[in-house]
Amino acid sequence: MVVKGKPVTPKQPPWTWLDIRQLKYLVTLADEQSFSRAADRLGIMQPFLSKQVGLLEKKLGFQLFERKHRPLELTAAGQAFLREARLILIQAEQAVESAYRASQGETGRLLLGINTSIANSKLPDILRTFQHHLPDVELVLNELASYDQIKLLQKQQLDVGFFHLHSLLNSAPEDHDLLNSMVVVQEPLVLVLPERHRFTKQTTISIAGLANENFVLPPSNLLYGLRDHIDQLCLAAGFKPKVTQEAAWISTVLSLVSGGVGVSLLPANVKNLQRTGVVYRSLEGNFPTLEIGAVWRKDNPSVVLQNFLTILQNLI
Amino acid sequence: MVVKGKPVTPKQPPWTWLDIRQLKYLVTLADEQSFSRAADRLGIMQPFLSKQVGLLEKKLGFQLFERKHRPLELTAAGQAFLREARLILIQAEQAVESAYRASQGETGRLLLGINTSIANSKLPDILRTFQHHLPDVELVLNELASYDQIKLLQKQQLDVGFFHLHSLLNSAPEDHDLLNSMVVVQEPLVLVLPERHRFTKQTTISIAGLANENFVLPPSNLLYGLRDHIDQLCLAAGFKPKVTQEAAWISTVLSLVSGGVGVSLLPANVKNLQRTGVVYRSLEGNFPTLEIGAVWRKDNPSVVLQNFLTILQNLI
DNA sequence: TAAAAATACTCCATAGGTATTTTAT
DNA sequence: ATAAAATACCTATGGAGTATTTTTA
Repeated sequence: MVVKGKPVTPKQPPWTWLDIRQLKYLVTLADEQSFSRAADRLGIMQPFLSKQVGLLEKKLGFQLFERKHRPLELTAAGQAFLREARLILIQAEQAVESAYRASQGETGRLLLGINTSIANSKLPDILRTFQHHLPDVELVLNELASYDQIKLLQKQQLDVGFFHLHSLLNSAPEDHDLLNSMVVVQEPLVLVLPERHRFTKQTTISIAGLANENFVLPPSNLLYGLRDHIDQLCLAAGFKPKVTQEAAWISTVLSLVSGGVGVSLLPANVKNLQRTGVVYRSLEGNFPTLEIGAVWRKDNPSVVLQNFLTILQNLI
Repeated sequence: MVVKGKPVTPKQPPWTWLDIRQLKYLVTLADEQSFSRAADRLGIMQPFLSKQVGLLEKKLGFQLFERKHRPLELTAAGQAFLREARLILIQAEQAVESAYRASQGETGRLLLGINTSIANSKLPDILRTFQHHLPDVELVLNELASYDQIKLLQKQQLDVGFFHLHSLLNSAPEDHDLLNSMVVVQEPLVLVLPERHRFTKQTTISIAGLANENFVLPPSNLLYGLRDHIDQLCLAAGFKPKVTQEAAWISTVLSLVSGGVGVSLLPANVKNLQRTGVVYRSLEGNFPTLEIGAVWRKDNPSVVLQNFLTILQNLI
């Protein structure tokens, strides 16, 4: 009758005894078809190779080579085992290689939080440069408000946040021990005027001169703390801005200014939006600019992150 | 600058030091997220597990786990390595399993030589039974003349040949030491007569009685040595058959007999061919029949072959 | 008979254990 | 303070060598 069923030998799982070195011995031996030559190529002695292959066969419970036959020949079991052994050796190479690359931060993923400001300015450059240096790192972009980015950084669910650094000032003081930051783009504020406003005759206007103007501004919970920033600037100049109208979208703000409802203070990049009926003027003096920065946890051990920051630093 | 390029450590191939046991340790540790629990599950002591994982990390040249942190957490490199380690362990299981099955002759291939006689009689049964017992063995069928089958058996390019065993008698005597055989089907010869032949009145006819008949027979190089077999039978009965006509195809032979050219001796399976104008009669006595058998090399170590022969034996 | 594989025996590195100290919650 | 990981140290198995015998072409 044909024997069917499981091994007679109490089958311990192979990892208790299977030895990668022995697999290599087997493969080399199969390639060379000679114990002496194989031992030579492996840099070991022939008797030791004999013993090791013998031990492997003993542990397996069946012959891998047809003894009593030269040149050496594999049994059917040997052929099957050889195929698998080759795969294991390749897999072993790959395991080390791929882990090594991960340890060098050459592979893996990085979770980035972004906002529209950075997306429209430096981000394309950053991404291009990074992917050129580390093509196998996956960058996952997420457009998020500053507040959410800080939350996720705390929870270690974000590697780098890009937002107006001003938001950090409002966050809890313990965050300053936890987070590091790097300025990526600096953006001055510009004064936005209706085209027939009296200030349009001047090239620069001082903040203090705006004390009696009506303002059109975004509400404080939007645009990455811009509103808070403006409030602080005005306060430093000795007045509280009189806001006649709030508007959530930049384009709405511009429309209202164009219609003469008031003046506004916006990040310089709005100048890219050509809008009839509004005029842009710089502010006098060395006012603190809006700073968009990269923010990360000090204790984030990710090597990919380190690589990212290094590249970022070299870029700005 | 970002470090790119190959490892600093002189990168010996992993098989010189990578250890499957350590891979299992790593995987278990990652699963349990605790040295103590993992050591427990592995049936080893916790200090030893610590040491082994430490050694693995040392050999790799980078950390697999974030130390200074409980519960235990993998580094990016650790995660990459873990993925591959799992694959290696699975592969190891498969290697042993698949080689084991091959060693039991449950997988592999068997090269069979066949002829039309066996193909039309027992072969379907044999194949069905075999594939039921050993579904993962591939049977490769090749329709070949006896002569070619013997040649291929000698060259070890065929595992089992099916042909009229008579062919073996003509082959070199050293083959008898080399080959074993087993009768699979026995086929008597039948006398084929024109329907108005005088012998049709008898139910059996003796060979000797055919001494003066004209014969229509296949030429000696065809039909698996049938002609030689007949010659020998007649010689034993004291005469040499008078062949008036040779014909290579069975159907031609029958036509000629039907037309009264002569009588013929053919394997009994021709009775399946309903042919008007011919009558079949048995031969008297216990004449050696045509035997179709399985033939194989005595020294063929294939376990699949052993299984095949066992099944064959139980079938007939 | 000559070349190659298997066996015998030796040595020391390390697998795997126990006892203890250090570290992180 | 306590549980868990790391370190130190011990023993015995087996990895890797040399010398010799056995086997196959």
